[in-house]
This record gives sequence, structure tokens and C-alpha cells, in this order.
Amino acid sequence: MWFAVFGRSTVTRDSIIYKTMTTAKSDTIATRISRRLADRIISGSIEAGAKLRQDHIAEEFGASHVPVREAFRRLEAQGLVVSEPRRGVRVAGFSVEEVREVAEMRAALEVLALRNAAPHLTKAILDQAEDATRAGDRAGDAEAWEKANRAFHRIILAPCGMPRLLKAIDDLHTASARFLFSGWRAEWEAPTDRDHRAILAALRAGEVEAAASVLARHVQWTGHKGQKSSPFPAAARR
Amino acid sequence: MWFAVFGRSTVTRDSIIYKTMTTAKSDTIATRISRRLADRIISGSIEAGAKLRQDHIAEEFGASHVPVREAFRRLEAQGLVVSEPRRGVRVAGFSVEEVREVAEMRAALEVLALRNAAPHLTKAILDQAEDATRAGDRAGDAEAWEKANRAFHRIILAPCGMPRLLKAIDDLHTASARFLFSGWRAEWEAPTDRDHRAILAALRAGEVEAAASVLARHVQWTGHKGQKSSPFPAAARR
DNA sequence: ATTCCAGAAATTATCTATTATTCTGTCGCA
DNA sequence: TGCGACAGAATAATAGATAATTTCTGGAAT
Repeated sequence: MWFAVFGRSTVTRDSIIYKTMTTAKSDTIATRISRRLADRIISGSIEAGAKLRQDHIAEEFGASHVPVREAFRRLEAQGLVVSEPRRGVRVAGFSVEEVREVAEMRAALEVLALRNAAPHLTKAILDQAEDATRAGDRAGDAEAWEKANRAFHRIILAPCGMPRLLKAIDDLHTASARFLFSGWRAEWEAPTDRDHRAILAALRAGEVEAAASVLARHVQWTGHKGQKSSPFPAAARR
Repeated sequence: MWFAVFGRSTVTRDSIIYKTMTTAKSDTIATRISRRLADRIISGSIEAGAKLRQDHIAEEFGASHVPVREAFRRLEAQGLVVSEPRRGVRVAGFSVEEVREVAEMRAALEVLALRNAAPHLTKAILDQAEDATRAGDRAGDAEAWEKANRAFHRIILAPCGMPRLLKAIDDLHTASARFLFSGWRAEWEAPTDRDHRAILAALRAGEVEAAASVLARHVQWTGHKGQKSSPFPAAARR
């Protein structure tokens, strides 16, 4: 078992996604708390619907409730928790419709990003993306695969130079990852990534629209995949 | 002049956009503060680059600094302010590139929403949208026009039933509105909305793709419009 | 005048302690 | 079994304090 159960004072292996565990002393405690909670939520270490009690979390991180509350607001904005006044926050649930919704949004936005990135893609960048794809093939578990997958998408989309768009895509990717982990945790097998290679081939050939259409299908497939394989909780609707 | 200058204890006419001034006593002080600050930022009542000092704002709202900080986190997530640790938050600036970025994101997401909403559009809904369009034509100032414009988009997109998507579109709309106000404040003339009518006509005829393509162009036009007419500050990049 | 720097003032980020309000869950009673 | 009162928790917010950092300001030195 990779993940310890969440509790008052349990130490959990964090930062699966945000590998930049730099904890640069420049950022605030609130930021650190929100990052670590995000990791736990994404990994499934805290399950959907679970209540997050500010005092317990404050105690666990050796902080007061003020930065914890700020962290909550950030997680709320990312859609990872839902907050009801005077009732506290709980980990957001996600239904099939929401997963589909996120997939469609990702498809739309990633296509936009790719179109804008295309003119700036160099051979070096595409080679990097190819490395990421190979890393995904070699992945031994869902976490490693997800990390490689995210890297691939980031590499080919980042050159669009649209920070707000990239942030939005990243948040959606996070939501996808949650779903992925919840569905595939048990029976994992590395899927050699045909789509990634098709996208790279099209980009190398300068066929941007072809690449975009494969990308759109690819992202939406990720959204559908679990519809059959994943028995996750309908959980936590307001 | 509609807007008083922002200061320690100046009363400002708020809530241009969020007409639901319900202040339902159910929501928190932090929520109220974030809403009112958002309105001021959107309307241009606080200008880009301005520092927001937590204690001053707390004093003005008769609150302590804790809810103010939470409000800041929310505004940060919406992209209305930028926060630097230990330096405080300031109203986000926006460059032409950012405006274009927001417009393109809106176009992509609104098209997605429209495609999903189309099957659920009824005559009654389209009539409502037409009313909103007419309200826009009659608008005497930028605020009224923006309100009607937002209503139009909401009315035709809401039936998609994708809450996360709608929230994202709304935040982007907010960003657009800021830009709109900054550029058009001075010389305002109501533009009879040809595009809105074209969209409605296409929807009435069941031509969803035609409607979507007009919508995409329409939204992007909004993004371009100001490129010539608006001399706004390059302001506040980190 | 312009630049540079030290000290002062202001501001952020945080903590601790306290209060009001609102949930939640349990116990007794019909 | 179902229902209402009550006690215990938890949230939301206040107030006040403190350390660290940033920003401002008023000269020296160039």
C-alpha cells in the first residue's frame, strides 16, 4: 500500500504531482498546506466527501487555523473541495457527468493551446515530448504514468505562451488525475501511448489540425475510459 | 462621475455585475468582501496595479483581517489580483495579449457550452435571450450594456448543465468586462447587436454549428475591439 | 543633482485566545 | 418508532500581539 490513511497525525507520502517539493521558504504556510492537501486529494489519500477539519489540519501542520482557511479557499477555487458556510469544507465528489465535463473542457482548451503553441514548436521540444511519452510507457503505476502524461501535455502546450490558459488546463488536468487514480488504482497496466505518438508525428509533419483533432479525441477518451472501469462514489453533492 | 475614488473610508457604488445583492445572511463576510472588491476591480473603481492593504480594507468593511485575507485568495483564483508573499496583493494588470487570451478561451468554452446547451434550448429561452439583446440595444452606458450582454450569454449557455464550465466562462466574462470598462468608459455608444441576433436566428433554425461559429467570432471580436480604442496601462506584471 | 544607505515606519504573515452562531448527535419522552 | 430539547463540536470571526520583511524617508557621499 502506498498511501497511509488520512488522520489527525498520520504522515502521508505527498507531492506526487507537484514534484517541485522545493518548499522555497519564500512561499507561505497557506500555500504549502494547500499544495499538500491537493496532493492528498488527487492521490485519493483523502477520499471524496471526507470532511476537512481546520483545527485538525492546523494541528497536523503545526500551524494555526488562519493559513488553513486560506488554503481551503484556494482548494475551493480549484474545485477540489466544496465549502458550505458554517458547515466546513469537504473533498469534492465527482460524478460521471463531471468527469465528462472536465474532459470536454480540457479538449477544448488544449486544442486552443496547441494551435497557439504550434508555431513555436521546435524539434528539441518535440523530442522532449517523445521522452515523456517513453517515460509513460515504462511507468510502473498510475502515479508515474500520470506524471509522464502531464509532462507530455505541458511540454507541447507551454510554448503557446498563454499563462491563464495553461493554468486552467493544469487545474483541469488535476481534476482528471483524481478520477484516474480513483478508477485505476487497483488494476493498473501501462497503456503504450499510441495517441501521443500520433500527435507528435502530425506535429513533426506540420499538420497542426490533424494533431489537434487527435489531441481532442485523446483527452476525451481519458474522460470516457473510467465510465466502465471505475466504481467510484457518487459522493458529496451539496 | 459614477465611481468614487477608492480610499480608506470611501463609499462606492458596488455590485454592477453581481446584481444579486442579496447579501443572504447565509454567506460569510469573506464572501461579501470578495464580491464587493471584485465589483470595484471590474468597474475600474480600483485601478490596475493598485495595492490592496488588508488592514485598510478590514477597517473599511468593519471586519478583521482574517476574512479579508480569505477574500484575497478568492480574487487571486479569479485572476483579479496578483499576490506576492510578504508584499501583499495588487490589482492584476492586463496587457493586450492577456485580453486576447481571455477572448480566445471564452470563444472555445462558449462554443463548447453552446453545443451542449443546444438540445435543451426552448422557444421560451430564446425569447428571453432576445429580450436581453433588446435590453442591450437600449443600454445607456457600458455597465448596462455589459449586464445585458452577460445575461444573453448566460441565458443561451446555462442549459448545457455543466456547472464547472459555466463558472469558468463567468470568470472569463468578468475579465473581459474589466477590459471593456477600461476601454469604453469615455466614449460610449450602444452597438446594436447584430451578432446576438444572428446567433438567435441560427439557433431558431436549428443550425447549431452556424450559431457556434458566429458566437466564436463574436466573442473574439470583443477581445479585439479595444486593441485600437483602449489606451490602458501595461501595469503590474510581477 | 543623483545615487546609496541606514534607520524608521508600515505591512504582511502568523499565532494565541476568545466569542457568537450554527450544526450534529444523543437522550428522554410520547 | 418518531420527535423535540439540550449538550457538545465546529466554524466564522474578533482582537491583540509578534517576528520578519518591505517600503519609505532623510540625509551623506559622490
